[in-house]
Order: sequence, then C-alpha cells, then structure tokens
Amino acid sequence: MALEHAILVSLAEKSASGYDLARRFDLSIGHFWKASHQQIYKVLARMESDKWVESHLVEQTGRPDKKDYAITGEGRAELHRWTLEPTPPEALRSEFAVKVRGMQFGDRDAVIADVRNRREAHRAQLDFYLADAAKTFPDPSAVPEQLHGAYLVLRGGIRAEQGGIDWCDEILDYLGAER
Amino acid sequence: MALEHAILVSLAEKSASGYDLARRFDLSIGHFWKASHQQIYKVLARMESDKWVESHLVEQTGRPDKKDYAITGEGRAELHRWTLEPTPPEALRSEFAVKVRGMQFGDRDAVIADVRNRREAHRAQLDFYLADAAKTFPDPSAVPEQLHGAYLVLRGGIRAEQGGIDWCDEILDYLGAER
DNA sequence: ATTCCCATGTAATTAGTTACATGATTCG
DNA sequence: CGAATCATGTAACTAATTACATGGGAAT
Repeated sequence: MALEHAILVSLAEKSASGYDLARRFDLSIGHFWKASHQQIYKVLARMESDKWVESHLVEQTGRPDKKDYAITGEGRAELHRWTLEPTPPEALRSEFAVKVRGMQFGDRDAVIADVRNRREAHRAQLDFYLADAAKTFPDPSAVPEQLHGAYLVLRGGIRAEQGGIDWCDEILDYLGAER
Repeated sequence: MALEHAILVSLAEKSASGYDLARRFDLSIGHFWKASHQQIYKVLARMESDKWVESHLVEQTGRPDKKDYAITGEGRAELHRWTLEPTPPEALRSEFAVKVRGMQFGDRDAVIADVRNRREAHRAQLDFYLADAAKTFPDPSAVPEQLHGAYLVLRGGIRAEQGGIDWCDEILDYLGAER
C-alpha cells in the first residue's frame, strides 16, 4: 500500500493531525493520491503501532482536542528505504475511457455531454494548478532543492490536465460536436 | 463498480469466456481498466445472476471445456442506461507521483533510475499503441462508426503515453540527469 | 435556524489482491 | 523434461467506500 508512504511524505514535510492530512489530501497531495478521512485515521493508527509516526494530544479551547502526528526516525528510514524500491506500474482504472470505448452501445449525446463536462473539470483543475505554480514557483529556475519534488509533481499535474483537455477536444472534433 | 460495465462493453463487441476476457483485459481494454482473472470470474457470476449476461457450456476436445458468455437484452439496456449517467471523477492513485514528491527524503539516484525506468515503460507502451493504430486504423478519416470509441480510446492511450514520456524527460532535464 | 468548520472515530460492506488448486496439451 | 497455454475456480486477506455517530463554535 502506498497511502502509508503518501502520509509519510506529508508528515516529513510538516506534522499534522488526521484532520489536517485529510484536508491536504483534498488539496495538493490528493490530486495524485485520494484518501478519505476514515481511511487516513485507520492507516495512521496502524502506522503509529508500527512506530513510523507518533502522536501527542493537543488540548484546545473552543474546538475539539486533536492529535498531532509527527514522523519518527523509523518512519524516515522507511521512507528512504521505499525510494530505493522500483515503483510498480500502476493499475489504470478510467471509467471515462470505458465509456468512450462503449459509446456505440449507448446514448451518443449523453457521452458527448460527459466529454464536455470532463473537459471543463480538467480546465478548472488546470487553472488551479497554474495559479498555484505562479504563486509558489514564480521562478522555476530558482526553486529551493527541498521543493524540487513538489515543483515537478505540480508540473506533472499541469501536463496531465492539459493532456486531458486536448484529448477531450480531439474527441469532440472527431465526433463533429461543438466544444 | 465499473468492471461490470467494462465487461459489458467487451461482451457487446463479442461473446467470450472468462479466460478470453482476462486476456482482453491484459491487452487492449486492460490499458485503461485492469482486472485479474479471479476478479473477472467473480463479477461474471454476479452478472449472470443479475441476468446481464448468460453463458452456455462449450465442450472441447484436447482442452478444457469453457463457458461462453453473451450479453443479454437486459445487459444491453443496462449498458445504455449507464452511458446516460455522468461519469464520476476518478480517484487518482499514482505511487510514482508520490515518490517524485518525496524524493528529497530518499535516494535521489534511485528515484532518477525509477524515472528512467518509467520513461522506458511509457515508450514501449507508446510503440505498441502506435503499431496497433497503424494496423487497425490506417486511415483515421475512414473509421467505421462502430469503431469510433475504440479509435478515440487508442488516441487517448497514445496521448497519455507521450505525455508520460514528456513529463519524465522534464523531470530528468530539471534534475540535470541523463535521459 | 441552518449550515459549515473543527475533530475523531466505528461498523458494515464492497472491491480487489494474493495464494492455492487442478489437469490436459502443446511447444521448445 | 520443463514451461507455457487453455480453462475455471476457491479461500484468505487487505484496501477502500459508504453510512453512521457525536458535539461545540462560528458564520449567514
């Protein structure tokens, strides 16, 4: 499982509560690894019993207490060990592609509407990434080394979204539909 | 679950045994929806009890008997109904992206080797797709209508692999590594 | 008044993976 | 002689989703 490692990366950058992690997974990290808060709490508990992370209770007033999780030495060692392993090819699962493939057996107009929809979603995500890039990395040639990974993943996100838009455009053009 | 619908699309194109489907999922369809034979047999059984497919036994000599599965009228109706639904955004899970993001906490050379590896895998897959496209769709402007979906998905595959190569190249260049 | 944010979880279910099992035939 | 292909499954396990649960404070 790689959710553990996504959490380790996030905690190595900065300690956080389960709730914080869930929000991070809704924002930056979640764009290439989705996880629900239920899943995160469950995995955090296992990681704590494995000594990869440790928590301490932060008492708060006016809002619920929280547990702050920090990565341990063992967690950092595991993270390092993990980068030495070759990454297995990931199992693609695109319901959208299945639908495009099967459009002859369904409603052509509905599938075209779905493609337009998807195009808009890609465009919105691209705008979000571009804004993030402009703000966080105004000068790509002057990114501090510890942010190289974050920069390159953001670049990957931008490429993926632009690629998604281009494919949707090709589909719409090919089918003679309006964009 | 969308494995059902991927199977329905495949069976709508042509009847097949579970074993045949498993091979199709290793080849064309599997490039955007992976499934193991165990999973396929399990889902086929459920689909048969739901009356989406029906099977009949084909006795063979010199090799094991098999069950040929065919889509039913109800299965076709379900497939059509499914195309009317908006496709939910899919949950991305890219362990590779997590690793790139976390490379500062690991072994830089190992991650670079992993990127090169990934680039080669994309290139091999791209070659496979390009050969398939040249053979199956020599003239993209003359694709029979019932193959439009297959053509467009293959185009999507080509775009995705090329995009993957380009991203790997950007990473290697940015890190000052040889391609 | 209602909804959103903060914060953490449990329970039940479904989906998917890994390991195991069988057995004839064909190819190198 | 050993591996690959054909063919279908079961069993055990892990991962992920969905639904449920609680409760104060802040904002509209």
